[in-house]
Order: sequence, then structure tokens, then C-alpha cells
Amino acid sequence: MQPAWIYLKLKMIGESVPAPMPAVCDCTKMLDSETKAVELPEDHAEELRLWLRLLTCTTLIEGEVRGRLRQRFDVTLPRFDLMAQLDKAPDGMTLSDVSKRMMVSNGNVTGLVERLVESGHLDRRTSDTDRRVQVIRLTKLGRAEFRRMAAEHETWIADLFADLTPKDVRELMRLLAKTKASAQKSAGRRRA
Amino acid sequence: MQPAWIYLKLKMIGESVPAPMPAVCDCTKMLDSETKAVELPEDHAEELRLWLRLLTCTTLIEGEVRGRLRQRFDVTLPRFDLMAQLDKAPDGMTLSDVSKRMMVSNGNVTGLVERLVESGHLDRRTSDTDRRVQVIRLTKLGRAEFRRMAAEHETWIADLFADLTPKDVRELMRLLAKTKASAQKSAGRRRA
DNA sequence: GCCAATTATTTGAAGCCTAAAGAATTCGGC
DNA sequence: GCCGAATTCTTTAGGCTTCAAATAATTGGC
Repeated sequence: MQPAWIYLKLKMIGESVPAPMPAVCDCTKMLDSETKAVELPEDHAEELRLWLRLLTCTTLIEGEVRGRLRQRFDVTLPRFDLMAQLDKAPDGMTLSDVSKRMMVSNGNVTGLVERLVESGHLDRRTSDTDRRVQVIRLTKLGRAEFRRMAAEHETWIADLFADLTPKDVRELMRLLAKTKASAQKSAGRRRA
Repeated sequence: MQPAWIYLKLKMIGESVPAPMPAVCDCTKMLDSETKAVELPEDHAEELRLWLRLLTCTTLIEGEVRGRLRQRFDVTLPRFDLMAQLDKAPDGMTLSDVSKRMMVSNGNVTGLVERLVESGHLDRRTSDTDRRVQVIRLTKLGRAEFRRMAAEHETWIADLFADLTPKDVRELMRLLAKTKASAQKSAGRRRA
């Protein structure tokens, strides 16, 4: 079964090679009995390049933050991320909540929490009202350490984005919001 | 030692709480003998939000691509990435080259290559001119499989970015290029 | 109250990833 | 030629991550 977004091209046997397509193409699907369905070598190269650049930016910044967290505080990025989520939730969160927010698997959170409880940064207890649920919070130590790290972290981010003007930042925010919406829609289409 | 980008604020003992700062602030550093250096709760919140949104977009798309690669081709994203690098280099690449291009550690590449050689997708040989160097290439099988996957992969990306206009794409490319440059500069400052 | 479906979490296997240390090789000066 | 420095790659230890399957608790229908 062909996905809907694959464009088809009418191709007669013995037909000559088609001229290169323009970057943006609105060709419609065509089919008949003498037709061979051929996936166009249609130019989605721009989107591909965009994705690679997006990935490069993120990897670059993420690596930098990871390295600095390690150097300055001897903490990993996932641990920091988890603590950041909890810092915003004084009443604690369930593991599922954390998993959704961090966009990682449940099993991943289990291990992460385990290590942070072990080191005294997290407190974990079974919910009174639903014994399936584990509620986790930052301990006093955990909160103090996170606040200390977060303050410096914010300056790193500011520095990493230092060459962007406020207008650039606004514009990026807007376009990335649009990107996120588009990707979510596409992801939804797949699962549907 | 305070990093250069941390703004300082003059604070006299017993001074009243300052008014909240505007989002963009050009306050200069001030110091004297009666001064206590205080890190401003200066608003880098915009940059922080931008970073989180960038990360969200990437994670979202990456997860989607990972899942589809797995479902359709039973291949992991790192394997696909590595093959993509090699597809662009018919004469092969060294492990270091791959490592730099993929922005992952050397040791990581070693293992990745090992598994892909094992599965018959990669060919690996020691360089004639420098016996430290390992040159890897796609095998016939590897190239064929990659091309098959890449064609479909491109349609996924196109679909994920489908709601962006060509102008959006161009603008994002421009802003991300600027972001990348800014981050690289900042990373360089740290190592210097 | 009982049972099926759902939800929350854990476990296990495999793979990804990094930092740091180590081995082999080459290169640059002398 | 020789030695120290730099490079290329591998190894190791530990942690992160996913997926799939298993376990445990709750909920809703009857």
C-alpha cells in the first residue's frame, strides 16, 4: 500500500527521461492501465537539509551543555532534565508524567529515578490513592543542587544563543512552533 | 572565577528589593568596595524557551523517524545515519571522518561499524598508506538497502515538515545557520 | 462481587553513547 | 636513525535508551 504523499508519474514504456522537476511541484496523481507507477525523484531535498541542520544545531548545543554539566557539576544531562521537571512541580509528579514530559520511555525513567533516589536527590513514594502510582519529588538536597546548576545553565544557554537578536529569537520560536505542530500532525497521521 | 557573561549588580546592604528587570537588559557591570556581587535574575528565559522548543522539535522528529525506520526496515537510526554518510563517499571514509561528521565519539563509531560489518552492510579495510587508519565503505548490499530506505525516509521528512511553506523553510535554514554559528563560537570560547 | 480491559510501572535484552585510558603507528625535529 | 608528540583506533566502565514482555493495581460493566 502506497502512502498518500508519494507522487506518481505516468510512464509509458520506452518513454524518454523526463526533465528535472522544479523544487516545488504540484503534479497530481495519474494512473491508467498502461501506466507504471514510479516514485518521482521529487525534490524534498530542502526539507531534508532543514532536518539535518536542525539536528546539527541540537546535537551541537546538547553536547556542549552535557559537557559543561559534567565538568562543572559532575551530573549527566538526563539527570538534570529530570530534576528540572520536578523543580516545576513542588507537589511531585508520577513516573508517567515525567516520561511524557521528557519524551522518553517509561523504563528509562525507572532507571533514572532509581539512581537519583540512590544519590539522595529524589524522594519516591507510592501514591495513597492509587497504589500503582509512584510519586517523586526533589529532596531538599536535590532542589538546592538543581537551583545552583540551573542558574549557571541559563547563562550557558544565553551564551550559546548570544549572536541571535531578540527578533531572531522570536522568529525562531514562531517557526519552530509551526514545525512542532506539523510534525505532531504527521505523527498522528501515521498512528491513525 | 566568574564567567564574563554574568552581569553584576550593585547592591548596598539594606537596600530595598529592586524593580523587576525588563526582558532585554543592557545594564553594565559595576563594582566598588561597598558592593556585593549578585548574579542578576536576568531574563534569559526567552533563550531558554527557545532551546527547549528546539530540543522538543528535534526529539519529536527523531523519535518519529526512529520508529518508522524500525517498523519498516528493522534498522536503527544510528545505523541509517552511518550508512547515509558512507553513501555520499563512494571511496570510503576513515572512522575519524565518520566520527566528526556524525558528531559522536570514536568509540561509538567502532562499535557501530563492527555491527554493520557483521551484518554485511559495510566493508572495512586497513589503509595501505597508514596502518592506523581503517577505511570503511558500503557493500553492494549495504548500498542497495540504504538507497531503498533513503527514498522512503525522504518522504517521511517531507511529510513531517509538510505544513511549512517554502518561505518558512528558507527562513528556518537561515536562522538555524545563525544559531549554529553562534553555538560554535560559544563552544570555541569555552575550550579556549 | 467478579472478570475483562486498562493503566502504571518494572524488568530484561540489546544497542547506543561518552570519557578516559591504552595500543599501534606516523611524523617532525635533530 | 632516534625520540617525543601527535594521530587513529580500540577497549573499558558506566550510564542512557528503546522495545517488548511481564507484573501489579485499578476501573467499569454486569
